[in-house]
Amino acid sequence: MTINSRGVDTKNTILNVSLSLFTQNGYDATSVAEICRQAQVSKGAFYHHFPSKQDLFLALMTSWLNEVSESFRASVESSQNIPLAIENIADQSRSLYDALQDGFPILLEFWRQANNDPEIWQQAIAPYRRFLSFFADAIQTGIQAGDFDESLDPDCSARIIMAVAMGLLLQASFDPEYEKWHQVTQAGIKLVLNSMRTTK
Amino acid sequence: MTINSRGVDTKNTILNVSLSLFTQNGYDATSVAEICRQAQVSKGAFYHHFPSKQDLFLALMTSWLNEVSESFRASVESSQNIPLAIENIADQSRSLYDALQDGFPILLEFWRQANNDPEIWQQAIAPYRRFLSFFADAIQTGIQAGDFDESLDPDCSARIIMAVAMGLLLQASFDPEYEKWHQVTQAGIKLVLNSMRTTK
DNA sequence: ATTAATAGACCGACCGGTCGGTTTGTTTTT
DNA sequence: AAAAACAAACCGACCGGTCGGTCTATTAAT
Repeated sequence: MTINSRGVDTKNTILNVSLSLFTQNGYDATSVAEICRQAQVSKGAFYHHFPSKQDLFLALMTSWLNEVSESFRASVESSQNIPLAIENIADQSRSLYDALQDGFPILLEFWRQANNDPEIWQQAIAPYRRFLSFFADAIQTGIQAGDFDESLDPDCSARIIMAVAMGLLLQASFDPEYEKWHQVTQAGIKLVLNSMRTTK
Repeated sequence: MTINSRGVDTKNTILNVSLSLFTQNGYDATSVAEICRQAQVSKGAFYHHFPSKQDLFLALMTSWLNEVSESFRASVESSQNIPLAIENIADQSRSLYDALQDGFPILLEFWRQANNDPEIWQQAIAPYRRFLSFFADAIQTGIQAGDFDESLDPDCSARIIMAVAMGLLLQASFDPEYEKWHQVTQAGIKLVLNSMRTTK
């Protein structure tokens, strides 16, 4: 174990533990002391790797955002057409629901913090808008390919699709015992896509 | 000041101030001391009217839940058919969006706390399920009236409709500068209802 | 090969301050 | 006078963050 990997290990442990704790108890209710305890690391080590608690949170958020972004892009590239790609993305929600047993999905904790902390908001609004235009662009492509009705507003539709996904995730976080969230998500997306399809 | 002697006024002031503060900064970040300061009331008065901070939160939540519940019921009774009633409810979202300038919608703060505090969860899950079966019953009625396709799953559809509303509210809380959230909500609900309608 | 020097990783006691909640006593209403 | 309503000082626990110093692995000098 070189000097470098020692530090990297500690940092990753802190990242993993804090992700789990933020998910379980939320940002405010998670103390740095508790993170250190579970990561079996001293407070000094913590502040050696992260300037502040908020900075750690930001690191988690941008990392998660990048993962999701990459996963979306991969879905579109591996699908034959846009409607299928969107269904594909909805299908990936299964992993989100599986991780839900641990508590409030971390996405929503990001969301909540972004509403209260201007600095976090600033780092979150840009990726959010990227997601929006990602879907809007996809829908635009779908329209040109004849898969969607040409009278469709891509931006508006993108927000609706994101709403279905997030709204169901929100409900699933609250009522995780219900087992069919994944099916409901697929049904919901199909319902929306159905109305978006060309009527001709 | 006759019927409502001092006590009731004080209690209402605390209720109003705390609602505003919870909305602006969230539950954890709002201290009892700050509530008392803005309500121009001492801590003694606070704890005279509420056993605990959590209890105050619970009072706000159940009150809000009852208001919404009543508003939904009124919408159904004043509408000619179920699809129109649902559009009507969606139309009421305007007031939610208007109140959004103040911060994170209190609904979502309720939601979040319910995920971390078992006692709050217990008090929130029952109303949530009432909302679900409210919509499910409404859809069932709509099916029997011939407004919706008979192959529709009422429970699943109810969750999807709630998802659209909540998902858009979530986005609107994050990006309040966008002005068309209300229109997008109407469009989204219509999109879903359109797919639910009888194809015959 | 041994030693000295260096730098990043890490420790844990400690700081000022805030938290939710309690206690004690005073004012107001009935 | 009794009870309800309120004020304000106070409590212990805990918060995020700091700081002086130690440990350990690598590099440079001998």
